[in-house]
Amino acid sequence: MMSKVGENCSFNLLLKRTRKLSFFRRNARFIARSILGDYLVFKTPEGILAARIVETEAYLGVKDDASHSYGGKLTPRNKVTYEPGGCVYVYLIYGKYWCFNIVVSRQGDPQTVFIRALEPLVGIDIMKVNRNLSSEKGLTNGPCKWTKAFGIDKKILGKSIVSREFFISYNRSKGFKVVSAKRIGVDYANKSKARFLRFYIKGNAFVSKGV
DNA sequence: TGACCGATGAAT
DNA sequence: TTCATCGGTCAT
Repeated sequence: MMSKVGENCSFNLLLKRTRKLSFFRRNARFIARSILGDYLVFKTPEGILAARIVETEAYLGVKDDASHSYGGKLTPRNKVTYEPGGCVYVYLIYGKYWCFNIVVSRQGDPQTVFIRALEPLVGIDIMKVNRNLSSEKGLTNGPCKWTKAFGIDKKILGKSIVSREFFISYNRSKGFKVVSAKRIGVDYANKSKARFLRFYIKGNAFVSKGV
């Protein structure tokens, strides 16, 4: 459990430093940058999983043509994104992969933060089983790789990110640089595809390989 | 009810 | 760079 988290970051400390609901009521760009370096923690039946958030994207909602809620679009799939910040938006892509987002901002403002990549820290053997991989290479360095490693699917759609089962803990020592870049896979979004709304930890080996 | 499609991943 | 992919979504 302690292996990679480090001596000053026990599970009890992770619990103490949980990001609170009020934190997620701010805008997507701010949250996407702020949670880099933080720990994402899941308690699963198989054991505890924890990983460092190393790559995120901000989706700005109704005014962002890359967003599922562009122009106020509201469907059964995305309706949870209109809830107050702090719940989870999970959706299926390509008929087989699950994408994990955190709903942020206030009720009626459907901004989201997409978590693209993690650096695995705790429960790595469980993640390998979930991915059917024998090595740590490529285990969590992509949006649908890490969700599979964590066993994430529609079960947690709409659940709170501040809960007993899963939460985010802040990392007090952020000794890294943040790189801003264009978002991946949103070339259809003529208005906002060029905006720098993707963020990652400079030099981190677990950032996704896409561009 | 069914045509359509993608905030990907893996192979090349 | 290309391509398989397929369940779910949503307009009808």
